[in-house]
Amino acid sequence: MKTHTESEENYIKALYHLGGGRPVSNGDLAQRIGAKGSSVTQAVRRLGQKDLVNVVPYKGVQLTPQGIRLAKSILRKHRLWETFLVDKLGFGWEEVHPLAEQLEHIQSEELVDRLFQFLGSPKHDPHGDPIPERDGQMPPVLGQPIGAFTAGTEIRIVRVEDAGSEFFDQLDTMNINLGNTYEIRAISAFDSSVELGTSAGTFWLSQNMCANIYAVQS
Amino acid sequence: MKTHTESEENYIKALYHLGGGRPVSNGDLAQRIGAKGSSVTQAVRRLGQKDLVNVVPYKGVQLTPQGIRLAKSILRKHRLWETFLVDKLGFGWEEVHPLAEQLEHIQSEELVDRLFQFLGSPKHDPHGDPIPERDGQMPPVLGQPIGAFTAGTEIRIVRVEDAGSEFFDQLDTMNINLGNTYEIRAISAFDSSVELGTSAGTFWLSQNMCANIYAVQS
DNA sequence: AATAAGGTTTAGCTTTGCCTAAAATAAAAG
DNA sequence: CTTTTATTTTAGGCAAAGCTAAACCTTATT
Repeated sequence: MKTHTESEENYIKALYHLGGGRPVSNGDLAQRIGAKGSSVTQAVRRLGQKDLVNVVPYKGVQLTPQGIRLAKSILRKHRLWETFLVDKLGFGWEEVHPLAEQLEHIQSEELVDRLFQFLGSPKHDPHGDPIPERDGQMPPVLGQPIGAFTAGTEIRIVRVEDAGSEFFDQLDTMNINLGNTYEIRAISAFDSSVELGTSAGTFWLSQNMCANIYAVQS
Repeated sequence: MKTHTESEENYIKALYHLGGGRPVSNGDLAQRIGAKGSSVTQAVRRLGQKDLVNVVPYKGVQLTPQGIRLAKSILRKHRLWETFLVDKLGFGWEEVHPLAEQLEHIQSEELVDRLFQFLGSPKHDPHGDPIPERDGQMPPVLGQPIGAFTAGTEIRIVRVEDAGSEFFDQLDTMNINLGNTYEIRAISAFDSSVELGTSAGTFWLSQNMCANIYAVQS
């Protein structure tokens, strides 16, 4: 496997995030990367020459199987490093994303393998997201949005989406953590907000909060 | 503290390695970096504008106090990562240098501090080299070349210089490891080679080998 | 079907960082 | 004290990545 620049890897990552294997528009990609459309046009052309994407001008860009493989390997590194930062170094789950964004570009198969072992062969990262396996297989995506349960259910939170630091702050103040169990007290018929029973009391979670919190029955 | 490119950091590191605080010639720097002289001229000019070095055309380049501070912080990161790779991930000491070379560019004070703690606040890395403290202070440089001892002395190896993979291979085949004790059996008056007694037998170490192995009496 | 609007690409410029070849300077040798 | 040699710097290119502004497709609206 050849070596790629950080910029290239960032484009691949964004493409995977936005489309998986499906085509992505120039605009969406530009937005995600934080660059102008013209820069994106150039960038994807370079990626095309390396057979990581297929480009149809004015139509969209699409990862090739090779590109998908690369995307997964980057995602694997990202999530393993996040796990390291939280489990071993004691970072809060809300702080690790930008750090993992740097660490994911370190090139060494061997390092990834050893890190994986050192962390106890984890299947999911500290946010509950699946860590791609060495061969590209994906562990199951855990849970469903907590709004999907019925009142009275005991649930265990297994995944939260990265929806920015304010979201994480909110979780912290409500004492909501991965792995904990809570009771769904009620679900508003009006705005789909959820009343959650915790050890520290009960909270109403807005629809917006709920959409980013995933749980399983327990 | 501003943020610097990897290239810049590499120049700073090389400058520190070659001269510490003293001036370094364009040629030496070029050799160390692995670039042409003309590239170096440009690069150091950029560093000069950031007040990391003082440049006197045709004379040499010299780190400023700011530059030295930066160099030490990079060295600190490098050696902490090497310690991590060896102590926690089980890499061999000979494999870690190129990896640490990548990891040393990760930007985060917090990460460095936590890593330091996680590793047990080490003073020296797996090669026995001192790890600069947070404030720039340097732990002692350990040992003296084994040729400096007299025959009959019991010594403990405390440091080896990074003299390439063949050197490390040689150490491995002779079963020589950091922390072990050996006996100096004899020192040749002719070529300063050293006869070392180990559990696995005795070896003659060439002058070249000896110059890279440091020990203390024990 | 013609046109206006929105998104995409081209053209041309900037910076970093490296290169080669030529000019300039410093150091060493005669 | 001049000349040769070795080192260093300038000059001019190239590729990656970004930008702005202008030109160009698509699509949606009339």
